[in-house]
Amino acid sequence: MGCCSPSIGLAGLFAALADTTRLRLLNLMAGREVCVCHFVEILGQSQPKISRHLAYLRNAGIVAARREGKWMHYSICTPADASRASILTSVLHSLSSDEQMRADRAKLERACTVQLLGISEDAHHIHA
Amino acid sequence: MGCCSPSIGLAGLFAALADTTRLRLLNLMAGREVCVCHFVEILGQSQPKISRHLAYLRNAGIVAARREGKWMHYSICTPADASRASILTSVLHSLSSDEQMRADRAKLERACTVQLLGISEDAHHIHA
DNA sequence: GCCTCACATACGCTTAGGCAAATATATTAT
DNA sequence: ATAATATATTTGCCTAAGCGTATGTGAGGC
Repeated sequence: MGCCSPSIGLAGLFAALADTTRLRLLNLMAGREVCVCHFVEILGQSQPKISRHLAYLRNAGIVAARREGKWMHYSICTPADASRASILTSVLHSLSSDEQMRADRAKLERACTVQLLGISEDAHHIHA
Repeated sequence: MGCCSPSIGLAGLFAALADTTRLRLLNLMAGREVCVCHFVEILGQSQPKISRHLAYLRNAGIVAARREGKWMHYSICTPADASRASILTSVLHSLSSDEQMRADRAKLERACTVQLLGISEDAHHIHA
């Protein structure tokens, strides 16, 4: 077993995927670790809402959280079960053809670049 | 576009998959058309319950219904969108490694065989 | 026509889960 | 210790959707 909770039934996995906000979160986490503040910034939704959805994904064993100082980083944890991993891969691939999802990822790229370069006065924290 | 309804969002697709009964129905329909009475017989659950879940899948554009006399036959309708089709394929493949799902399919095989051979006095209808 | 079979839908009830707003917790800074 | 920041959880409310039971509908059979 990998990093995750005792895996939930397949139906539970799909319940976790059955929400647009959570799909947007997963899309942003595809292949990288993301800080909560970026989720909030990019989705433009309230911090408690983002946090609740992250908690849902965490309880479903789909993502893992890592603390780094004041910040929490989330990342997708690949299922040990191969067929589940395959489902998740298909899902992420399917997301990548959606316009809003592409826009979200573009925003994340930009946010990360700005942060690394320290260009903006809004780059108040560097946690990468 | 194929045989199905104007496709629902991805989140909607997952909502449709987020129920064990519906997953069992889809599993039985993998690669074949199935009559409602077989669903009822094999899952051992009430006819209205089966019917409600089939209606859910139908409204989500995942299955199509075909009437033949008194009987209704359901089958999976492959999504036009390639990435969705890929998701569905992964799902069905994942189901095939589940013990209950394998048992369900075995029961269906048996029910169909019995029906074709006309062995049982319970084979009161032949609709294949 | 009426009756029955196969299936679908409506009703009433209960629970899961979405939301916003408020509050709690953890970490760092002073 | 106090305060500020980043994130998590709780509370109250509302809707979606699960269930069983009862009823409606469409197709044959008589």
